[in-house]
Amino acid sequence: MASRLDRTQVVDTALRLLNEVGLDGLTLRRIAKELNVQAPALYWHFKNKQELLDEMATEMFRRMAAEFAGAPPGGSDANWQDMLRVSCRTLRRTLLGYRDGGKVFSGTRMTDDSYAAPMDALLRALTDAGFTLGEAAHAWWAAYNFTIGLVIEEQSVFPEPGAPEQRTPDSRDPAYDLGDRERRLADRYPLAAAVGREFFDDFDRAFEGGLRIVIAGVEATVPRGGADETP
Amino acid sequence: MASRLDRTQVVDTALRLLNEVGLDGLTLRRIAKELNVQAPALYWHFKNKQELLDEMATEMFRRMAAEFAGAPPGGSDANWQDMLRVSCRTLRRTLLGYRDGGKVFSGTRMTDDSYAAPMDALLRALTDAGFTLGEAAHAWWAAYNFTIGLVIEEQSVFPEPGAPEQRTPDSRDPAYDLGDRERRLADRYPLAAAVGREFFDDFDRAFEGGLRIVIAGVEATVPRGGADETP
DNA sequence: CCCTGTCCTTAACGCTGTTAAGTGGTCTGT
DNA sequence: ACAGACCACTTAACAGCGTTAAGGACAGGG
Repeated sequence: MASRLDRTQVVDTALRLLNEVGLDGLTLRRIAKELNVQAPALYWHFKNKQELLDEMATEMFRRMAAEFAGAPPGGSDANWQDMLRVSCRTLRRTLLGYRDGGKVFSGTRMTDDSYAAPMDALLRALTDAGFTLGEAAHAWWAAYNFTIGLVIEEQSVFPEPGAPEQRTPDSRDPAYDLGDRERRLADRYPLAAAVGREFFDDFDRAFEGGLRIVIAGVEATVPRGGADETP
Repeated sequence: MASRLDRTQVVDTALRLLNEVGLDGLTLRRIAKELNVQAPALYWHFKNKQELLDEMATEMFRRMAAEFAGAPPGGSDANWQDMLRVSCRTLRRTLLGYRDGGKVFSGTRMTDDSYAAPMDALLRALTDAGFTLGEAAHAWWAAYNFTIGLVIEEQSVFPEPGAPEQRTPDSRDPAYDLGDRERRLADRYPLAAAVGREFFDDFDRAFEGGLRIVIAGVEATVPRGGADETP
């Protein structure tokens, strides 16, 4: 019977559905309906909902890794700076591609080791440049958590999935009324009032700015004679 | 009648209860029971559960701000590096003081402007050092999101609330079996295998390492003649 | 003394994740 | 060809969730 379910089919459907209904609307009954099946049928393939969510997060990462395979950031000319930059950019854009992608991703554990290969390549680039393994780990861990944290913030302002370029003015959550906030704070806290736009308006700029800071910070501790091409 | 509820009483109880039962266990019925009241009574004081969660996050921040008032990071001798460091450390330790504090905090909007005063002070320290307002905003935004992201990760490994020092070996979530992971990856991805400990063992070190990177990265863009005391 | 507004109770609704038990289809062994 | 086992699902149900509707106790003011 071709209509039999399997794990990957459920995960694919759940990921597609996530973009339509969001994490709160993603119920087992809704997923089952989409698969023309009753809700308890999912329990044959997954021990519980959390296991399905874990698998969804892992699949997100797997698709990201496939993107890497297409345009590898570990090409012959790649230095660790570019690899770090490309990794974080790809991570961000992948998570932004799914509604509530940041929350889904941050709360769950990977169910396989597909993350290990790209991570190993990145760490090798850093250790080859002269960093200790501990320094390399801290560098990636800092860049990674900054990226995840910012994406979670970004998706609570712009809940709709997709790249930042294709956002319209009304895709912003109306609860984030910047003008109101600014007027309220303007007289007593002029700086705090003014930065609202820096934080919640152009996430692309905020992300690139933060990424630049992190990479510059790693560079600041680079061992003598390690990396070439320091600008 | 002294037994009448008010908003702050509900928030206090909910925050105390959060540490016992966690975010998933924090139901309106459970909170109401703790207050010797029926669940719908809470709807007199809050429009819905999200509004209560928002207020809880805001109260966390308010208590943090009170801590700042006690030992102000904006003392006369304070440079922006110290202020950034102390702000992030306090933020982390405050959130770690509540079970699921990172998730509660990251998902919610502040309901008042108590965050504005410390933020304004921090931004002023940065602009006084010669940074533009945009640069200052990016610096804080990077440090902030790194901190939040790391805390969320940390609390999924160590769910129990409290400072890292008072953790016992069995306060780690047993699902994070580091030894297993390490053996699985050791032959094919030796670096990725080895860094598990850097990531999930000593979060204090990881946090301080990441914080050092961010601050060094901000320093790398400091305008000429700006900050003194560069180590 | 009644009336109005405040603050809470009781009852109920639709929904959730999850479990228990049963059922039809396919595959294997003889 | 038939029996039995196993797979993959259905139906039914449970406890608990956030939330709403309606009503009742109690206060303060005219």
